[in-house]
Amino acid sequence: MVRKLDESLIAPLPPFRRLERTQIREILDQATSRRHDEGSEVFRSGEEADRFFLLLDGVVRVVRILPGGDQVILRHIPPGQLIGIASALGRSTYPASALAASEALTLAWPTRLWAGFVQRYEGFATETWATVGRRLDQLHDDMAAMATQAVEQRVAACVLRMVNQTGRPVEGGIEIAFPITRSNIAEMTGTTLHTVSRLLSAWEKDGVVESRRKHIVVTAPHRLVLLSGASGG
Amino acid sequence: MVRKLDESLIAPLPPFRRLERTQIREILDQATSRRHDEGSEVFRSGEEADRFFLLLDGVVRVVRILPGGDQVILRHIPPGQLIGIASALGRSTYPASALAASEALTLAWPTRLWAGFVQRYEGFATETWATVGRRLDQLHDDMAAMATQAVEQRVAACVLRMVNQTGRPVEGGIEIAFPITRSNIAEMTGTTLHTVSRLLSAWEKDGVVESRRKHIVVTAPHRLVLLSGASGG
DNA sequence: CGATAGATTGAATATACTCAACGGTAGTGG
DNA sequence: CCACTACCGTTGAGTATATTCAATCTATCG
Repeated sequence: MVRKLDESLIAPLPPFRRLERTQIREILDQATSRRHDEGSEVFRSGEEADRFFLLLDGVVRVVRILPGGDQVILRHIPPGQLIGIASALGRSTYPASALAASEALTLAWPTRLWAGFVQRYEGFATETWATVGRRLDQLHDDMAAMATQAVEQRVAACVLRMVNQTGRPVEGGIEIAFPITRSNIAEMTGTTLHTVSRLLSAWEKDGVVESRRKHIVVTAPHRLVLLSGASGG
Repeated sequence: MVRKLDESLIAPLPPFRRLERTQIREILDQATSRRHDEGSEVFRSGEEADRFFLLLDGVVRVVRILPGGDQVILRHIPPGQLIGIASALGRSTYPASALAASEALTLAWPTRLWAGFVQRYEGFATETWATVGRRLDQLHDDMAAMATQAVEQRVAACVLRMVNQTGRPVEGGIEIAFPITRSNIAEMTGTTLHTVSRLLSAWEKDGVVESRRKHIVVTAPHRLVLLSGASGG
């Protein structure tokens, strides 16, 4: 099954960009591929981090469950990124759970191969740290937004980010490319599904978005940018 | 001036723990030391990240300033940690500003030495990534707290963390070891100085803390833990 | 001693949450 | 193919939490 994978699938991705064809073949030969149904777990928080993954297709939701029982969605990961790289950061267990937000396809490698990848493949490490850096940066932005922005601005920013990361053009606008509920957005932005529903309804009335069950199409991105920004026009 | 620095100062710190005395000497010889007055900048957001630092003494506040003008305090860094390691994560500028929260002492190295440190010194890289991992983890916790916890719980958790990281025993309790204002805490927890003031007043009335201008002593840590937890006793 | 930054507290207000009821859509099984 | 069910979504009414506005007080420093 892995043999069927074309090198060209992963060759252009950041971590492998600088590698030669033979190296990519080497890497692919050590991978196992896996399909994940929508809603299924890729890995679970607290489990032994015995693999790391490359998301080939679909979207993965990273979720943290709190002592209290509520869950928080930390981020959505678009195709082409490495996930579950806990071990690279000196952890032996996954710090969060990863769920397939849509049907997803991954490649997986045993964690013990990580050190070799970093040593052997020029640019693999560099690109990975760059990814971690962007993630940190993103998280800092999120923190700042949570600390200072009103709910409407946070929700607007959240929708915009998903559109930017995974948006696909459809007639009349850009659609978020995976199923997403009001409740999901609430768990990302620290609010309730009621408030999200009210906001989306209001925006729909204003012609900024259109939404059907589990789908959101942004019809006026620029206006959403305004809503997410400083002045709440 | 650098010559005066004793190797034993940095030898036990995580990034240098596994190094030999001669290697530590090598590293120290390339460092410049600097004293920072309370409130002064160690580095500024957006600047060319031409150095990285080791905080030897004091506490550094990492601050993000938003387009809107408000600032958010992302974290406090206790002595012994590396800061300004932006370049290690593939950035050419600092993503946030660092201010001395108390008088502070740092060692600084030019960024171009980073790659060499990582290559040459066994364990330096590993320990650094572990630190980054902990930082990420911490940030995820913070996000989750901001998303789900009420203000009182967030403020309680924030005070507790500062006590854990930098607390020093004094008569009657444990004191946060650097000057900290109500306003500072508000900028960390995403609330207002008024609310923080009210909370601290209430806690003081309940005998959980004692505070004077810019100083907070926690007299009943266990009760503060309860306040930060699930059930808001 | 005056000036400035930090802290406290009351009153009014607003934002977003909770509670509650209901409508709609998709999937399942007889 | 239809009924049933579970999940998603909407909307109204009431409320609570924390903010905003405002006034006052108190340390600390030069």
